[in-house]
Order: sequence, then C-alpha cells, then structure tokens
Amino acid sequence: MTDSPSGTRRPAPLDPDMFDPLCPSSAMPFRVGDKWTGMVIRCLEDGPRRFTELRAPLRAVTPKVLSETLRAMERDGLLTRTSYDENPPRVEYTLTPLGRSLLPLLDAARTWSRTHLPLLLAARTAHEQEAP
Amino acid sequence: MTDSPSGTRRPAPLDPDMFDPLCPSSAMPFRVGDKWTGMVIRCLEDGPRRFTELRAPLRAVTPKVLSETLRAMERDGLLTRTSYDENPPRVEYTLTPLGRSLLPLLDAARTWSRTHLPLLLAARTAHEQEAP
DNA sequence: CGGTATCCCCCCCGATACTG
DNA sequence: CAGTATCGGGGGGGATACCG
Repeated sequence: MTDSPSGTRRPAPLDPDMFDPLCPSSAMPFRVGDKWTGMVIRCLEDGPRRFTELRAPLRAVTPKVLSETLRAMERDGLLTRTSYDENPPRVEYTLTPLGRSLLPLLDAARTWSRTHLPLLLAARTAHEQEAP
Repeated sequence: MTDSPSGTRRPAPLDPDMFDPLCPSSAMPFRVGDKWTGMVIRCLEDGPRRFTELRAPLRAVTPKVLSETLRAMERDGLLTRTSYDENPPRVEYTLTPLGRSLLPLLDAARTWSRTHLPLLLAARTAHEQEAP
C-alpha cells in the first residue's frame, strides 16, 4: 500500500490521458450538467483531488471554466470543497453521496457509447456522403 | 382495440401535457443529444408520430427547431422519416432500434431525477440563501 | 498553488413570418 | 399538413493575462 502515513487516503495519480481528445467521446450524445461535469465526477470517483490534480486530465479546460464547473457542482451538492490553511495552500474536492449517485448513470452512458456510438457515427458519415 | 382497420398501428394520442413546463425536469442535469432530443424519443416510444402530433406536447418548441432536431436525429440514425405522397401530405417519424436503445438510459435518468433531484434543488436553494 | 478578471466569439435556440 | 426563411439575442465556453 502506498497510503500516506497520516491515514488520509491518497488515490493513485490521475492518468493525464484518461480523456483522449482523439476518442469519439466528444460525439457522445449525453451530458450530465455542464460540459465538463461528467469528467470531473470521473476524476473524483477514487477519492479527493486537488485543483491542479484535476487540471492534468482536464488540460483542455481553462482554469476559469474548471473553477466555474466546480463551484456549480458544489452549489448543487455534488461535491464539497475543503481548503486547508497551509502554506502553500491546499484545496480538495470530494464527491458527496449525491455526486456519487451519478456514477451508475455515467457507467450506463459509457456502456451505451461503447456498443452503439459506432453505429451513430456510421449513420452520420453515411448521410454526409449522400448529401454533401 | 382501436387499431385502424388497415393494420398500421396507431398509438394512443400524445398527452399534450406530458412535459409539464412547471415540473422541475428543466433542472434535470442530463441531456441526450440536443435540447429536445430526449423528449422526442419519449414521444415516439409507442409508435410512429406525425410532425403535428409531436407539436402538441412539444408546443414550446418552434417548428424550425423541431425540424432541426428531427433532421439531426435522422442523420444520426435515431429515427426514420417516411413521407407518403398523399394529399394532404403525411409524414411519419419512427424510432430506429438505435433510437430505441436510448430508452433505458432515459428511464435511468428519470429514475435518478425522481429520487435525487429534490436533493440537488434543495442544495441549490440553500446556497442562494447564504450567498445571495 | 489555486484561483480571478476581462474580453470576446460562436452557435444554439427562439420569434416571427411565409410556403408548397 | 409539414415544414422553410430570416433575423436576432444570450450565454456557455475559450484565450489571455493577472493575483493573494
């Protein structure tokens, strides 16, 4: 185990490429909350994360937008923001049970996409062929 | 049974109030496709519908936007558009199997909303109380 | 490190009017 | 009946720069 001695559970580092911009997930016909809410939930599912930690896989998101997303999620009770007054400052975002309750839905969306998204994309491509 | 003698299955008329604008579904943190795609799928789940038939429950949607939504869905293989050259003209929209495959996801979203949306809205209200 | 502050653009969506 | 044409706004989101 690589848990810190303090007992605070530190999940494994986030894979910076967990949201491959080349994968067709951008065509996924689902959204949870705002544009990035679903991905933030994914990033937090294994435990608390810091702002900069989130920025690695979400490097396509500007800090302004990420901050807005996080504040909206906090307002809606999907996560909690905890700031420890240390130096340098440390802030942690943690999913609430309400936020966690969305995980099965995200799983279902991902499963749908794995099995059906290729058909949707094929249909789309076929249509642009016959009507350019 | 009130099926037409021709054998074409005519589903029961759509409830014009099936999407009550006063219900909090507008706050549902889910979207399938464009803004109205999910509701169109719901409207079609019992069988083919005509354009004007869809406009009853979707009276908040202008014909232009409804038409755009339907064309996008056809392009993506979610429904088929069949026009019979009769007078007056008749056009029917029917879900494809791909379109139908989204129904379980819409069900899951609805179930989530019934059980959890009140908490989300309560959290939101609480936040505006303490920070107006 | 963990954000704000500005500026700005795109595009989804709506209102209104008209047509084969 | 089943749409299209045209115009316009609003806001979510991105680029860039700056701050405690």
